[in-house]
Amino acid sequence: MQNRTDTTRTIGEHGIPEPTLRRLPAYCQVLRRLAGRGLKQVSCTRIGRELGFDPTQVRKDLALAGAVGRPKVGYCTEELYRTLENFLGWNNVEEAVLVGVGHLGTALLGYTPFDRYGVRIVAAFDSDPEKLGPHAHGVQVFPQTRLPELLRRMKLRIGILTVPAEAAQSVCDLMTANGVIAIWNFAPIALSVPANVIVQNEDLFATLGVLSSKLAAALRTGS
Amino acid sequence: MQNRTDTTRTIGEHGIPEPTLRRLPAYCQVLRRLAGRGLKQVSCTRIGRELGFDPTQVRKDLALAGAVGRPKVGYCTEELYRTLENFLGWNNVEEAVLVGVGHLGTALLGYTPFDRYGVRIVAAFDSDPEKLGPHAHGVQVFPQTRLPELLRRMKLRIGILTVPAEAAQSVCDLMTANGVIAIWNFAPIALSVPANVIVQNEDLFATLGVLSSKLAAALRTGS
DNA sequence: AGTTTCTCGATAGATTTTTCTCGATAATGG
DNA sequence: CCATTATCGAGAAAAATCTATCGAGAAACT
Repeated sequence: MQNRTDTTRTIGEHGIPEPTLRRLPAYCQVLRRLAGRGLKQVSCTRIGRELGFDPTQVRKDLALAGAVGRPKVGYCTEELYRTLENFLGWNNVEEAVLVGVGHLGTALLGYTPFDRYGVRIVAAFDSDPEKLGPHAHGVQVFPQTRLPELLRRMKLRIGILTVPAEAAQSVCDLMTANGVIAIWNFAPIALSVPANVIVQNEDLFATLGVLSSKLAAALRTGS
Repeated sequence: MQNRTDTTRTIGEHGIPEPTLRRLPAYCQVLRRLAGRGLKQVSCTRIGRELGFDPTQVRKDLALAGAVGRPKVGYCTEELYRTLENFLGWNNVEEAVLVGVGHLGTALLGYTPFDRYGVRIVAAFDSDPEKLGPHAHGVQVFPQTRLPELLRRMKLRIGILTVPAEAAQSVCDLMTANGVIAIWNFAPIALSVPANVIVQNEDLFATLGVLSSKLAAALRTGS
């Protein structure tokens, strides 16, 4: 419902609602924190209190991810964490490619702890010769012409798309033609992809929009 | 519904649904692009096609933001863009402070075009003395002890919170006690704030979670 | 001038998502 | 050993969100 593709059926559709999937990473982070504090058992109430979510909602989300708890006790913290991590596929890190070393791409390259979230960026590409060479964080930036070759050779399956919207579709096509089956798209545009490719759109400014519109409204009304 | 606070009523609640607010930034970006291509008039159908959204949904969103169109013609691209920009408060840039110059904070500091989105980071803070000094992108990193003083002096109203979850509430308290009324919170934890403060939580890994869980599911099922 | 086509705006319907309620279960404290 | 309390799990109710339909207006074409 979020991504329009040119296909009738979408891949990767385990019947789990998207809002639930979006919350799972937050649960993981909370669990890691609580486990670090030595908490052996944890309840939905507790998790909900940490994040400001309804306990029932937490319970349902966890159930959908395959977690089972015990009445009165809750869940074993460690076990629950591993269940979620496994469900998200974050237990074995996938190598990924990033295309578009602009402001956003650079920021992402600089964000090293991605491998805690199932992804490691192993190569970057840009069409601007100025950007080429080794990046600050040990990732090499290659010319975009070499994208197909290296995608094939390294057998990368995840692509991170941080190019301008105008270039997004063509880069996307290059990716899917060379083995990429999951695309994290930061460009504000709908991508057309083959039926077996998963696209997830990200808009970094979505929440900033919410914040600033509320602030603007508050400033208009109040002081 | 997203942020639990210790108050009964939340500030900044113009009755507009949150999903709509989250989409407005994307519309802005599309409009900027289309305007750049010289498109004078634009329809909901067109915008929807660009982003993969339902035209009716686009129309409803735009109407809520106060835009009015004309049958058969659509909207004047420039005017619509200004309407949205104004609604989001992105026409006059607010100065903001960032606390927590870790991986994420550094990445955000490096992302300069924030001022196109209504925000300019003018000062950063960290509790680690190692991090102090001028940052690569011209923003000074101050010791956290000076946060209250500088917040007051510079009259900053937006705070960006990129500290670990453990420290989030105390930094948040410092912010709100010194004039901050809007907080963009990247820590996976619910913040308690006074009634007149707006909190917006951001989870960067939410969509990555969706992507990787779908990928993991597809890999389990398919090849 | 009339017909066609495209689009907005509003309303109604369908779907999804969240929240509530209840019974069952297991630990704790008297 | 029984009462109490906290919790899960499941199903129902409520709320929010998305999608479809329809009429009216306005441009373009015949």
